[in-house]
Amino acid sequence: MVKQPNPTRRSERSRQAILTAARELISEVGYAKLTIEAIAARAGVGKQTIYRWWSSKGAVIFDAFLALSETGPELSTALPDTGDVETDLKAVMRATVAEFADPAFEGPIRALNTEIINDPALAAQYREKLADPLDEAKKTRLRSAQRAGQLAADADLDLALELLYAPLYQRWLLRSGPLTPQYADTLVDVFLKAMRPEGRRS
Amino acid sequence: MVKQPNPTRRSERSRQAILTAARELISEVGYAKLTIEAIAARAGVGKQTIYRWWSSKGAVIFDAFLALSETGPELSTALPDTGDVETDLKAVMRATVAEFADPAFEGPIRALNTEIINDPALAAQYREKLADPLDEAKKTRLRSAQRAGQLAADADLDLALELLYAPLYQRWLLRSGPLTPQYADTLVDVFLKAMRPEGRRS
Amino acid sequence: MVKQPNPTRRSERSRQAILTAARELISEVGYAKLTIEAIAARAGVGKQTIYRWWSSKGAVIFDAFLALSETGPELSTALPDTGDVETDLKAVMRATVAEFADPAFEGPIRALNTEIINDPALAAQYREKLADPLDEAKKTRLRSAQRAGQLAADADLDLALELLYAPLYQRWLLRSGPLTPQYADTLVDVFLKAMRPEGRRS
Amino acid sequence: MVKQPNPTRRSERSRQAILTAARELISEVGYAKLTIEAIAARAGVGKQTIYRWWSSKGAVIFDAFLALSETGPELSTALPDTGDVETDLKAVMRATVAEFADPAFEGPIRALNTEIINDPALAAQYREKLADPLDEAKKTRLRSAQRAGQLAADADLDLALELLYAPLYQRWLLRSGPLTPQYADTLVDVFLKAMRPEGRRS
DNA sequence: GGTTAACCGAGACGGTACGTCATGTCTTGCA
DNA sequence: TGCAAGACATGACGTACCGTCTCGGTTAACC
Repeated sequence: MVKQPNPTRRSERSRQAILTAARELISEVGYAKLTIEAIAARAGVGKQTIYRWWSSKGAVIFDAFLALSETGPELSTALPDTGDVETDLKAVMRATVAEFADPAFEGPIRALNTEIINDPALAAQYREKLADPLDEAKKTRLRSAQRAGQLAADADLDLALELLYAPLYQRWLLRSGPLTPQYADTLVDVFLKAMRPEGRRS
Repeated sequence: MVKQPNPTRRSERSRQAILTAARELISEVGYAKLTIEAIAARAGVGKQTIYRWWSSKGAVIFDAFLALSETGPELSTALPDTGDVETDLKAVMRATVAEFADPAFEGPIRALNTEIINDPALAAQYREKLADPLDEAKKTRLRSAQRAGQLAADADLDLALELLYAPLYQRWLLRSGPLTPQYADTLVDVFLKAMRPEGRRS
Repeated sequence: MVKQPNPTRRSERSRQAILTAARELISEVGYAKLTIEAIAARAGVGKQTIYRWWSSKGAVIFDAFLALSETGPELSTALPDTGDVETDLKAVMRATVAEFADPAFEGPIRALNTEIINDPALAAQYREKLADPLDEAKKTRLRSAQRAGQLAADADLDLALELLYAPLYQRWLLRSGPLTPQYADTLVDVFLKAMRPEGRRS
Repeated sequence: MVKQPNPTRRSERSRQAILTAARELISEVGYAKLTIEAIAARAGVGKQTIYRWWSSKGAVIFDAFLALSETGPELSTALPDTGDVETDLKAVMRATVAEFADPAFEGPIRALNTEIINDPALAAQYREKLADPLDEAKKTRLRSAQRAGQLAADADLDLALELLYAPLYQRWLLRSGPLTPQYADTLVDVFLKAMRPEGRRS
């Protein structure tokens, strides 16, 4: 039987120090050179404390990212709904473009993706804790658009989100093209053309 | 001045052995556990021979992948052109889905992506040597469709490819959903709806 | 500031295993082919554990030799004193000749000398920890002989020891001649002739 | 059958360059860090040219030292013979002390000794080519002293040389004491006392 | 005087060992 | 008992040299 640590004894101070140190180091030295030892040293923590509470480096990175998101407004806040889906989506997509350009985010997100690509378990956790809640907020806005007759009523919303976000995400991840506000707008235009109700013109 | 090895003296036998060993090991043990030492041992080669000709582990993986592609028919062969773009694209997308499901490809592609995400230089090389030629073949087929009036004449073909492939690629990379032939068909349907000429119905 | 390991945490088990392995390997493969890796492997120890506590291969060899001497009786035991310095010195010199002929000693002593020749710091340590205590024991016997009127009262005892031992040592080190009990006796004879009190005949 | 190189084709220019480079490098970086590659690079010579003509690093060092001695006057010149052996020996011993203090000699001699200690074959070659001729010259002077009645007629001259030189050599090799002209004189005094004819006083 | 075999500088090769770094486990002593 | 500290066995890193092996280019002896 594997010995499990007792979570009630867990030091919150150490936990925060570790996650903060992890974030800082990812930004400073990049994912490839990120080490458990450096995190422990920076956090003023014993290595064992990291190994006790996280199962892998990916898990630490994941939690570091999760903690970042929890403090932010994203997870809780719904998308804007002015009644015009085009306006709202363009605003959201432009915001996403801006976020990807933020150097403070770049390191951690790339690190997280690197881990997710090679770790199915982490990928599942990522979907459940991070991606799905965010996606649900977006789907809520799209359902509103469906009710308003701005989107096909029978549209597959998972596919819709992929259509909208995957090109943007891919450009950023593989650096295969520039991320500009215009590009965000164009994606929304194409998306709406693909998803508009039949018999309707933009 | 950095000393450069003389390429004319390079052992082709060693080069092939290294690339083959790299491919085999990625499939067998995965990217995370791939080591230069193991590649050298498997290839029956000194470590220095790897370090002499490749600047990083990513560069080896890239070349291993490149060599694989060069032997295959992909780079040289154009896409099918039956006259019906929908038929042709669905065939191509289904083939892509099948390729992603091939366990022999899975390891190397994930490894390559892992390196590319964190190495801009490698990403550029990847675009130039691998992605761009493949994209050009696809664009050729799309231009044919434009001439046939099946696609908007003013469509941005880079965007078109992203629209078509990015959702598929993202699902595979992040394991965010199942990759089925039906999904391939659906992507083509949505793509054609978004890209069809104005005033036209599918 | 250089980080210093904490000696109180040192594993005595590892220390002994390393020194023993070093001695064994010197005897088996000789000094020239002695490697840190082989010592670590033989001792069942990580290389870092060697590098943590010893600054050079020579330092390990020195300690291995020192540990050997500490367990033996040599350092603590005084020379025999029968009252006749000739008898006593011949016994000691013959014992030294026998010791040099012991194949178990040959390897380590040659290795130690090799390091000492090229490393002044090690040479100083050697004098302080090994040579000086042994020399002192010998000088004690010579002082006794001086009191007994068998040796010149004003003889330089450092020089005396050199006169007695250096020829023997040199023959062994450079293999410039045979080491026999007769040779030992002859050296004592010559030594006593050179060092006897003035006005006295042997 | 092992292929033997043809000595008539040997490049004298390369041979000299190698020996010179070896000497320089020993003085500059010391014996421990002396490498064949560095010698070849310094000499502007292919590594194979060294391996073709010398069987080991020790052999190169030996030849480098030998070449040095051949250019000097030592091997050919006999010792001075003023008729007074004490005067002559003190002059020779003082010269030896001075030589050992010459930094240009220090490196190569230590290197040579290091190799000789661990390589019996090289030791034999050293005796034959270098030590024996030098010793013979010294013995010639001692024989002259015997004829003059300044030394015991039945003295063992090999032992005599050891008595005279081994203490000096040992002090230098192991750095066990200072090498001064006074020390040289003292050694000669003691030597003469040990070796003088019976019934005689200095 | 043309041929040809050997040496030459150069340096790639398969290896071994280096000394360093990070891993994940374990132990010690403090709070 | 959780923790900071850090020693430990393990093993990969990237580098330095080893001694062997081609590769062209002289170079010198022999036809």
